[in-house]
Amino acid sequence: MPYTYEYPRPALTVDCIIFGWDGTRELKVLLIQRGNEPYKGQWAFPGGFVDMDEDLETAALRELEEETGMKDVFIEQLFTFGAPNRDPRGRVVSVAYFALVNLNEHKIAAADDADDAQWFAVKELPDLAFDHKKIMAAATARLRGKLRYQPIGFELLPENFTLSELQSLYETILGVTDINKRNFRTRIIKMNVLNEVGMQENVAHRPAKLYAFDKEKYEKLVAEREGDLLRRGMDFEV
Amino acid sequence: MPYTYEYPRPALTVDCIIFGWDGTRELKVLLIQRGNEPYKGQWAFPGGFVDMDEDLETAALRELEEETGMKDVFIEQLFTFGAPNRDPRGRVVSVAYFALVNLNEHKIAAADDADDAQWFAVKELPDLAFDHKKIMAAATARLRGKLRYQPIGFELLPENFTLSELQSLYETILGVTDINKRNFRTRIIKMNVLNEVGMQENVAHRPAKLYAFDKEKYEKLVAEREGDLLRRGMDFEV
DNA sequence: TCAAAAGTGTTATCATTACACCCATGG
DNA sequence: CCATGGGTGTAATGATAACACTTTTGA
Repeated sequence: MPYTYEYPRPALTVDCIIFGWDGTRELKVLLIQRGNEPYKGQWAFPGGFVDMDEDLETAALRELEEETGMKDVFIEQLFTFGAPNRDPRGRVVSVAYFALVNLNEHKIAAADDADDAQWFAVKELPDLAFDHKKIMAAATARLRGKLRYQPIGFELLPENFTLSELQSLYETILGVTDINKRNFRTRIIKMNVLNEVGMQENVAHRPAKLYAFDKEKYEKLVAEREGDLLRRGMDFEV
Repeated sequence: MPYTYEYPRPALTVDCIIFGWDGTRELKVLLIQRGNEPYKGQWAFPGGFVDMDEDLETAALRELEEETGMKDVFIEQLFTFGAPNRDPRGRVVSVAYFALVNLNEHKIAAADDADDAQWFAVKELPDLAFDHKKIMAAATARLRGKLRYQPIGFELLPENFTLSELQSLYETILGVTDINKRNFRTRIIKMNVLNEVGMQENVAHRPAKLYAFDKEKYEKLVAEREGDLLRRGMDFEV
């Protein structure tokens, strides 16, 4: 049953770039192995065609679940890719979505159009289908950008975490190894968005305090800072 | 000459949200009066359908010029709007673009599908077609967000400007009136991205120094600060 | 008692805030 | 000589950076 239009139309797809963290010093990203042409057998971001009556975000979540089994993810729109030749099947415009998850709390299982779904270390990605290498670059840039002014570490970490884990995450995403421990802790604690929630147990060294991110406190502070920004005028970096 | 596809496809459009500044204490935005149904006669952002062989950004610039005569604008992608019922003609997904211009250096002239093109004060917008009110909200949020960490004032101002003009612009965009003059100036000057380029003439008060934004200096500093950020670890706002 | 990692004290320096004051011009 | 903006001095406070040190655990 064909669909006919007066003017030609691009096809519309969504793609999901899901970053994951599992406590090792490695940032990962979720890929599926394509089960169909084009690029059959190659790795790509989960995604697919948008249905006519569904929201873009809904389409992204649906495709993500269909292809990887992953549910309950907060995604945000990243960018729309529409270069005329990005897909060999013809003009395909893709709206990319972006999420950060704790890998242990979001189990995956390949299904459907995908032969397989797997986490890959961001530093050791395989060749990607379509223009997904470019999409990956945009996602990485967004990740670092967000790190600058939003508390995204807490989305990647488990609910309770130590300051060393948090620092390790920051170091990994930023690609450095020598953030000053003293100052990192002072700054984080002074922000006043963490609650102490207990202690590590059964570790072969002094047990670390466990913290949890306090979203309410954070949002209250953001609201207050809004006022500060207004009073100051601006703050642009450098 | 109809076009036929195996599965239904949304139509794809672009919209341009162009903010302008003319030296008064008013931020403006560029609208066109629609010449065709739907919403004929109502005001909307310039925009239209994407051609099959053109880039999204190219489409946005083409529509902008066709409908308003405006050329040589730096646009950036804002967001893609795709709610199923945002357009009465059926499923239409729109990629919105965003720009800041100095109003006096970018003259407009209505043409084509538009009956008219005009600058409107952001504070006194007419009813907008489609979901353009929502798009406007997203654009305003982006504008304030950028103000936080990027020197966007200089895109809106003429090449040479006084610090009072700059402050007035910041106050307008942020919607406040009482940024401390002394501190605003100290901060701006310390950033070291402005060059003194002369003096006001023929004003009925002490003539102000004129400044120009030094993009090279700015980019050098951004690159350096990149390193700082890495050393510090993070910086998220509160 | 040792290794490993957690966690703290302190100081010099720099940025920010808040307030009050002086300056140069055209009319 | 005055109204109108333009422009500056400064002191108290708070944030940041740099470095070295102490503490607590399991093995």
